[in-house]
Amino acid sequence: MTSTERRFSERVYAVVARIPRGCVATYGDVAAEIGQPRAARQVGYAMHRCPQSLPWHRVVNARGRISLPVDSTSGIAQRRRLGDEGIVFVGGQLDLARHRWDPALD
DNA sequence: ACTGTGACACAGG
DNA sequence: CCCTGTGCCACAG
Repeated sequence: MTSTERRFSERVYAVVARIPRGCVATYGDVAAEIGQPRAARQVGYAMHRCPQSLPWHRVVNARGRISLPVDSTSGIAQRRRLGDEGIVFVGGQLDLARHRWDPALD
């Protein structure tokens, strides 16, 4: 493994790239998937600089809400992208129990 | 080397 | 529901 691949952010991006269409993962899920269950906050930091090529919109917070200002350009884009994948928001939040990605299944 | 900064999470009040 | 405090830790300057 190269030093670049060891970088926390790179590992975050590698996990995000695996989230299937129509599914979501929480910041904590991503952190746990790279072996650092307490680095959820850091995943958020990494997402701030996430490559556009990745399905960044599939990462939401532990309450199934979008962690971006709802009226921000990216916030609106995230909700629209998720909607395009069949994920419905009720009361500003999605159903995590139904859409949460299970890493063990891929 | 040290410090400030968060797209977080969770427990309280 | 809302808000606050605390723990957390990679990253940038």
